[in-house]
Amino acid sequence: MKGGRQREFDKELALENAMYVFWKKGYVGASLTDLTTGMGINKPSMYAAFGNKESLFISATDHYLEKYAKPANRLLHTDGVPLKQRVIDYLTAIVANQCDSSKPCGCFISMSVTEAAGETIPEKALEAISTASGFSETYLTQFFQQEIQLDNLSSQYDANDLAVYFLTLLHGTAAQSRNGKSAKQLQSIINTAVNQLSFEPDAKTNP
Amino acid sequence: MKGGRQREFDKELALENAMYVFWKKGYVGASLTDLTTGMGINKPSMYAAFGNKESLFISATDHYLEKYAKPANRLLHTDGVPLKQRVIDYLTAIVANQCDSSKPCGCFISMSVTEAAGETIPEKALEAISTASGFSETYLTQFFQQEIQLDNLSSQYDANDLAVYFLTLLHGTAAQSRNGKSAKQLQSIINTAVNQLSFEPDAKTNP
DNA sequence: AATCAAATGTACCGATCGGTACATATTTAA
DNA sequence: TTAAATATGTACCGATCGGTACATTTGATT
Repeated sequence: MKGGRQREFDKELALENAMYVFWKKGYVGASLTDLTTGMGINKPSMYAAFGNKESLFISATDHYLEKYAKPANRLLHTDGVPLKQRVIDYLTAIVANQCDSSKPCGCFISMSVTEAAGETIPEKALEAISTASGFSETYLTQFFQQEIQLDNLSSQYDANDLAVYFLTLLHGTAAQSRNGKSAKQLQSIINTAVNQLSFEPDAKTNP
Repeated sequence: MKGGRQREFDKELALENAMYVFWKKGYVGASLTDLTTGMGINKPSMYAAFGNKESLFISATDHYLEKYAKPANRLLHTDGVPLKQRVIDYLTAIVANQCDSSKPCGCFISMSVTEAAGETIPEKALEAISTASGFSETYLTQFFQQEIQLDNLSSQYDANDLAVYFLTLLHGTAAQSRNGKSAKQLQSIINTAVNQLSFEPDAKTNP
């Protein structure tokens, strides 16, 4: 085991708290004082553990992806549940997360993407945002492709168009969550959007 | 006429340029150097003409509302055009504006609303954002109420729900615009969302 | 022409920004 | 027990933040 005084704080928990600060205030809006206060440590401890503000942000982005973005994907694959319902469950879970009052409103990634277009964020942090944003689109696109192949969805649909459509809706609910809209109100929007779409397979060509 | 040296810059144009800087970088991300450089003036001139950063932002918000938000509303009232097409025209014009390469991507108000939830913006600027954000929702809600009364839209719809639905979609396209999506891609999302909705009046009760 | 009001440019203010030097405290390895 | 290694807290760094004092320039009013 390596020598030296051992860390007095939980690194994972500190990262989680840093993520909350970035989530709420954005990259530029989150000062080191905000961050270290939220993390419950002081600056030298933060720099020793995470490098600097930019690399802390990158770690926080990864943490968000693993802890909040990826787990929702599971709901797309529940056995025995029709495609339409799985999509509703997926979107509903994400909106519930966007409105969870124990956490900042909205979506960390949506927030970061919006800020990233302003050229106020350093390069490697931009890359992390781009990767995180691309992940959901890639995943959803592949998911819909599979569903088309499984004949759960008409091949008239373009899988990527569908993915971008739902992600756009989720960017919208994220913004509306920060705008003060309730989970209930946003859920009904999700239902409206999904219910109007026809989630039917192609008509069988057998006579 | 009042005495003294006269202003060497166009105040309206300077405000417009300040608006672009806030639009691109957000309130926190836009430094006074960014702003005055974009406006083509120096700091004392800005302070003399607009007060301070906060009041400049409030003026920029008002300017955006008058120049970009309100004009789109006109498309909701084109004579002789069916409701559904008017809504498509309205949404299409806004998305085109969000993707106009001669201006910052996305929507000034959506951007500001997202930032406002982070407690990094002073109070009166928050009020301006809230007012601007509320304006579109109020306007759209009243518009759909009128259309229901004119029997262009089923009274099964709740006017405010419909307004929030479309504004959520527009918040989403604004975010996706900043995420690099093309106008073409976002237009097709708009079409998808609108075409699936039934814009029909109530069935006549006459036999 | 003289006077005064307003705009401009420079040069600066205190506060905060991200980041770090350094002394001290704590731990393991030798 | 001692030495090397790591963590912590204080106190600070230069740069930038929003904002302004002040001297100068300009132009309308008298």
